[in-house]
Amino acid sequence: MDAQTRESISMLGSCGSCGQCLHCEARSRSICSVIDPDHMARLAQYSHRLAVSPGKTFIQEGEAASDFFIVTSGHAKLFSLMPDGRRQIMGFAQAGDFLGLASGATYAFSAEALGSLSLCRFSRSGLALLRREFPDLENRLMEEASRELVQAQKSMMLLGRKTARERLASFLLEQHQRSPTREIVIHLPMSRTGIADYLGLTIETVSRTLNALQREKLIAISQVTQITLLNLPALEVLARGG
Amino acid sequence: MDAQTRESISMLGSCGSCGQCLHCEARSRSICSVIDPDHMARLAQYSHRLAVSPGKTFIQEGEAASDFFIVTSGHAKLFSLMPDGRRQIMGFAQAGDFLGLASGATYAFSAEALGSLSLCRFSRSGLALLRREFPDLENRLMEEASRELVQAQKSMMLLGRKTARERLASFLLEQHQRSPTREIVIHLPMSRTGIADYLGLTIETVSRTLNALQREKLIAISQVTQITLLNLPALEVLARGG
DNA sequence: GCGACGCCTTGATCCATATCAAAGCCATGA
DNA sequence: TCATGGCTTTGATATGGATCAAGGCGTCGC
Repeated sequence: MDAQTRESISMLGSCGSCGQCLHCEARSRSICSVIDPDHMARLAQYSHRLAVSPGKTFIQEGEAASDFFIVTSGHAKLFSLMPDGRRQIMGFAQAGDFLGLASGATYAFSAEALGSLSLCRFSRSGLALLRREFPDLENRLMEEASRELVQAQKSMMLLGRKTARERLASFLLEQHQRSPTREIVIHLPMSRTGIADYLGLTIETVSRTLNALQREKLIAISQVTQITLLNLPALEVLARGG
Repeated sequence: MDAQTRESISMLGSCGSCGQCLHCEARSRSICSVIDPDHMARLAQYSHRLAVSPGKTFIQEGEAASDFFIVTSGHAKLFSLMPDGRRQIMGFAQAGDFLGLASGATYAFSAEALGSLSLCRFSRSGLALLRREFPDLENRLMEEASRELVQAQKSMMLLGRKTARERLASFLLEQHQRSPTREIVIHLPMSRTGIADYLGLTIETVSRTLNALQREKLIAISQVTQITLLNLPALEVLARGG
């Protein structure tokens, strides 16, 4: 984004009176939920909406970590690359998720839009001011960090010790639990490559393993990105490893 | 620990005037470093020293997360177990490290002393009071959480995508970077089993790979727990994967 | 000093998953 | 409608690390 574009987005976003934050579709699920609706204008003053087109990288690992983001709609993948191109996806973000905690002076990961995505951006200094003004934010941010750490530890167990079948079962249940509706039919916003890079596997193993689970009647693959969980208890046993 | 023991430790630890915190050997490396030395008595009022004998588990995954800990001396391993006994070590804690962020209502990991260990314990409510009284703690805790998240993401890359050689090189460099002296001779507080469970490998692979690195003159194994890094640049290239 | 126990190393073999290769299967646009 | 290109699936083969199986080597107690 060039300076001029950034500025114009910034100015549009700064209109605190237009209800940007008050009518934000992700508010109830994000850290902003701790702020009283009366103070939404204040919040809007320090935050700026932006749209990200599909496939665009909006956080680059190693760059100065100047901003935090909240996903307002769509999905993003958070990942890191090795020099030879090996990729590990650390997580998928969806509406309400806070991005940027895993950073010191620079971002520790890259982030790319899966499909079209909209974000809310906070500068580091803006968030610092908001934290001072709304102390409840501190607690909410610590909760957010704790949740992410717990999730990261689960991923470490998955990547270090689980078999391919166990990884896929864990992944499907995680998608199921994160969906707002909790239906047994889950829609996957990522490709097989995304699943493989998240689970530390290859796309072939992901494909074969999903088909094996289907043959065993644990799931049904209605479309490539749509899977029905036919036997939740069995998947849970598999995911936790017995 | 029974209620009576807890109480007696508590009362001993509560003697704010005895200089417990002021003379704490881990203070400069821990979150307590943000608090002015004048206020050490206040800090000591909410914290309690305890000694843990070698091999003892002092945090149990799944139990109510009622306390936070700071390691004051010695080392601990933080890990999680699968029902069939597969173990993943999430990290090793040393003096100054803060334990307990990766928890919701219950601890997400178990922690066990490697050798003898001393800790400082804060109750959840005690820390909450201290956070209110010393707002700098908020920032320091967020930094701590960020550092842990960055480290967790590095572990995910290691476990998901690195080869055994790359994992060992990464591990040795991490131990090197965390040692206060930064000498090229590193002392490992954990056994081969500990290394294996941290790197998602078996003890046999750890042993073979370390010996291979020794044959290639990247390291020298002087004793089982003492390794000299002979070629740091080559190890760094290996660790990052080319 | 000596036996025993607990790591650690080394060797042989196996196997889960990667890699290599070739079709399928859509969706898209001419 | 048909060609194109990008996923995804499926099959054949290879391999890094696991597993199985001995030994080795300190350390500790007696």
